[in-house]
Amino acid sequence: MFRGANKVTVDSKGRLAIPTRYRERIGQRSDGQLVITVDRQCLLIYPLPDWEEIERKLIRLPSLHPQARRLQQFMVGYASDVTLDSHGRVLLAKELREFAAIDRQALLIGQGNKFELWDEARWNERIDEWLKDDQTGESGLSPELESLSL
Amino acid sequence: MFRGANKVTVDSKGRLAIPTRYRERIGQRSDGQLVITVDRQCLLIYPLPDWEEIERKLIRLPSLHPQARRLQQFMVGYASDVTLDSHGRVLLAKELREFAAIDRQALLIGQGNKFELWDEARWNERIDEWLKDDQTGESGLSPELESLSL
DNA sequence: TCTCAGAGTGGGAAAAAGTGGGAAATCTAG
DNA sequence: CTAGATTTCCCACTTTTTCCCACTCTGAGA
Repeated sequence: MFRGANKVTVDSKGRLAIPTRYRERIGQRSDGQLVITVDRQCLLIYPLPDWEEIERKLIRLPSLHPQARRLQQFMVGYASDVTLDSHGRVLLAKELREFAAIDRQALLIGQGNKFELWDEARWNERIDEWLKDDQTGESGLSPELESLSL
Repeated sequence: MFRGANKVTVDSKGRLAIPTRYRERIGQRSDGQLVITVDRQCLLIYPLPDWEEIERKLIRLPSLHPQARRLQQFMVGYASDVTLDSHGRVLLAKELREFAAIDRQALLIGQGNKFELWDEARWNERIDEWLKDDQTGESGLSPELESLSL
């Protein structure tokens, strides 16, 4: 499982260094091959085998359902294969960087089988939102959350 | 069970000494391995096995529920593995320190299977809030709380 | 009161990771 | 086919991390 948040920088050539503690796992799982695609506000980074599974699921979705179609279009459409270079870096295609508004400072967030990559400013906005939302209505939680004991 | 409050200091390198009375237990439970993550205003510190259980619960939550998704995103996203060094210290990642606004003086609060780590100033604000709240409306408690006998 | 032990704290040096840039290779367009 | 642009690969420098050592402080016991 990937977990943890790392500040990372994207250099002028669009390269992103994957923190070393993840590299061994990535090497084992997919021989350094990753797939990067878009989410609504950020980028998603999967080891190749995990991505392939996601892709199969996406393709099986009903093609006439507009939301499903859109999800397919974006996620499969933007998906790009990358390989770690000799220093454990990957190259982010310009289209992906533009989509997620990532120019230099970014946050790499471990999320189980994948990573999310956020522009730093956008991520901070998201934190603010979280803190604000929870302060106002403490009620309105779903039963699943109400009963969660951490 | 962990209990009790300790003043602790975080040094300039971000290291935090775990009070000795907890070390033996941590050594037994998880061979010195802990996971540190964020809560809304503080950090949470779990022995690795306890964290893994929490993580499983989090992952099972419905992914399309926005609040659940956010909880996953933040708790798993910030969770970082640490190991006690030869002097019983752990390293707090910069991202975590920034999130919880911890720079030097902090409070380590035992909470059963985990610890909470608070910035000292924030903790004091929280105490003030608690005292004030209790003075005003004693009502508005949920049935579970109403019937609690301490 | 002095000393010793255990705990806490700080810092230095070696190693590792991150960063930037240049040269070679490849591609594209004229 | 050639000139320019872009991509890829590799090298070198800088910063961060990690590991270890040493000092201080406090409390207990002689």
